[in-house]
Amino acid sequence: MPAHPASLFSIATGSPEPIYRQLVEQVRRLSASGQLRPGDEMPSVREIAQALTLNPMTVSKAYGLLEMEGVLARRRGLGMVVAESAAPAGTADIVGLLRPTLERAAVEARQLELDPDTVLSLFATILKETK
Amino acid sequence: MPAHPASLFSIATGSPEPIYRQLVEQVRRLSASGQLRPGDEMPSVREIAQALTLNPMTVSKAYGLLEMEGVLARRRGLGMVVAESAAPAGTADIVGLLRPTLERAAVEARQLELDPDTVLSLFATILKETK
Amino acid sequence: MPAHPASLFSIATGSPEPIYRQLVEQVRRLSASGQLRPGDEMPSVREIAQALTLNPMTVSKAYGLLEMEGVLARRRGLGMVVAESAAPAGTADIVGLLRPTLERAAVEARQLELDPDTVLSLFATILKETK
Amino acid sequence: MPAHPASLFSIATGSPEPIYRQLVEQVRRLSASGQLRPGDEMPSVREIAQALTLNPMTVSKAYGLLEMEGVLARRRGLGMVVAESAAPAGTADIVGLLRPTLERAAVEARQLELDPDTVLSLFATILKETK
DNA sequence: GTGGTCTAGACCACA
DNA sequence: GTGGTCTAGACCACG
Repeated sequence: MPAHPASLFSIATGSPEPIYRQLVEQVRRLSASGQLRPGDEMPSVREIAQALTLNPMTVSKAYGLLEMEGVLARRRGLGMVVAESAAPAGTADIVGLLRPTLERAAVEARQLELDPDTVLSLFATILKETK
Repeated sequence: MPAHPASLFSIATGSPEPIYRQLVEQVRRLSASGQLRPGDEMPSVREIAQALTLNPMTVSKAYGLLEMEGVLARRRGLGMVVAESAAPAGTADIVGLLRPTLERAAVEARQLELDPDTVLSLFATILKETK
Repeated sequence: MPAHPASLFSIATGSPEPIYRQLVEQVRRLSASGQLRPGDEMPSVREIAQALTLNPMTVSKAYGLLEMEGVLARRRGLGMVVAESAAPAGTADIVGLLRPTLERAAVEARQLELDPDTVLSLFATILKETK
Repeated sequence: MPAHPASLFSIATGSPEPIYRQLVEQVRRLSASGQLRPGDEMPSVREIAQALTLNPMTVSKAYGLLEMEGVLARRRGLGMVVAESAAPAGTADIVGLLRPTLERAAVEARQLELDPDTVLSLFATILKETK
C-alpha cells in the first residue's frame, strides 16, 4: 500500500493525449515496474478527480479500461485494487511497453536521414537528463 | 526538382493521428532533411488526393498549415512550392524535430524504472531494424 | 461571463472576405478590447453555426485558427474559452491591430495626391458617422 | 506621355490582394489624380509583364477591366491609352476612391472601442510618415 | 453535450 | 490548370 496522495499521477490537460489515456498508461507502467503491487488499494475515483481537478467520468473511464485489461480489480464496496494477476512483470514485458515509442522515434529519425550514432548519443544524453 | 510521384508520402488511414497531420509532419521532415529544397514544386492537391485516395480538402488543409508555418509558399494559380525561408536546416534544427519523441521515450523509460543501458541497447536494435 | 447570444458576431456573407476570417478577426478584436476576457466561455460551434446559419465546419475552422493563435483555448469535451494568455491587451497592442488598415489608407491617399488635411477631416466625419 | 518604365507600378506578389486588382487600383488612382492624363500611352502588356515578372494574362485582365470601367481605351494595333473620358476627376470623385478604406478603418476602430481622437491622431502621424 | 476529422460535391478566384 | 471556400452529412473522441 504505497502512499498514494493521488499525486502519483501527473497529467497535462493541455496535451494532445487524452487525459484518460495518460492515466491508463501511468498506472500500467507503475504496475509493470512494481511500484504498484498486487493488492495495493487505488485511490477512489473521487479522490483522484478532486486532487487533479478532473471530471470523475474521466477517471472512471480510465479505471474501467484498466479493469478490462486486468491491471486493476474492482472490489465491490471497497474500491479498486491492483489485480493479483498483475504481477510486477518480467523485463521482457516491461520492455514491450516501451517499444512502440522507440519504434516511432526510429521511424522519425530515418525520415530525417539522421545517422544512427547521432541519434543514439542524443538519446543517451536525454536519458541522463531525465534521470 | 525531385521526382514526386506523390508517393513521397505514406499515410496510415487507421492511425489515430489525423491524416492531414501525418502529411504536415512528413513534409516538415522532408524539408528539414533537405529531401525537399526551397523552390521545389509540390505535387498539386488533386494529384496527392488521387494518388492517396484522399479528399482534396484533407490535403488542402495540410498545405494550408504548412503555408502558415512557412514551410511552403503559395504561388497563386500555379501551386505550392517549398518556401525559400525553409532552408534545409542545420543538424541542430533537425535534431530538434526528433527531440520531443526521444524525451517522451525517456520519461516512459524512467517511469518503468528501466536501466538506461538496457533502453539504449534496445533502441540501438530497433534503429538497425528500421534501417 | 458575457451574455453571448452568438449575435456578438455580424458576418457579411456577400463580402469577399471569407466568413471564417471575419469570425477570427472579430474575436481577435473583442479579445483585445476586453469585451471578451480570459476565461470567458465562447458559444459552441453549433450555437454560432445555427444563429448565423453557417456550416459548423466554417465556425470550427475559425475556432481552430484562434486556438493556434493563442486567443482561445480548448477545454476538451467542454468547449472553447478565451485563453488566459489573451490578456485584454494594452492600448499599444490595440492600436497595433488598427495600424495596418490606417497605413493602407495613408498609402492610397498619397497615391491620390490628396492633401493630408482633407483626408483627416474626411476620416473625422466618417468616424462620427460610424459611431 | 509620362516616363513609364512600367515601374510606375509596385506590386506585392505575396499580398492577399490579387495582382490584377493591385494593378487596376493603381491605374485608377493615377488617373484620378492626374498623374496619368487622357491620351497618355500605357506600356504594353508584355512590357509590364516582363518588367514585373508577371503572367501576361494577369496584366491583360487588369487592362480589360480598366477598359470596361472607361479608364483606358484600346487603340487597335497601337496599344492602350488613357481614355479621354477619364478626366483627372474632381476632388469629390478622388475622395470617393479613398472612402471605402477609411470606412473600414472606422468600423475596426469602433469594434476595438478606441476613442476617435486617439484614432485620428494616430492616423495623422501615419499620414506624415507616409509622406 | 463538446470539438475534430473526413468525405462528397459545388462553386469561385487566380494565373 | 492551381488552391480556397462553403455546404451537407456522417462518424469519432472526449468528458
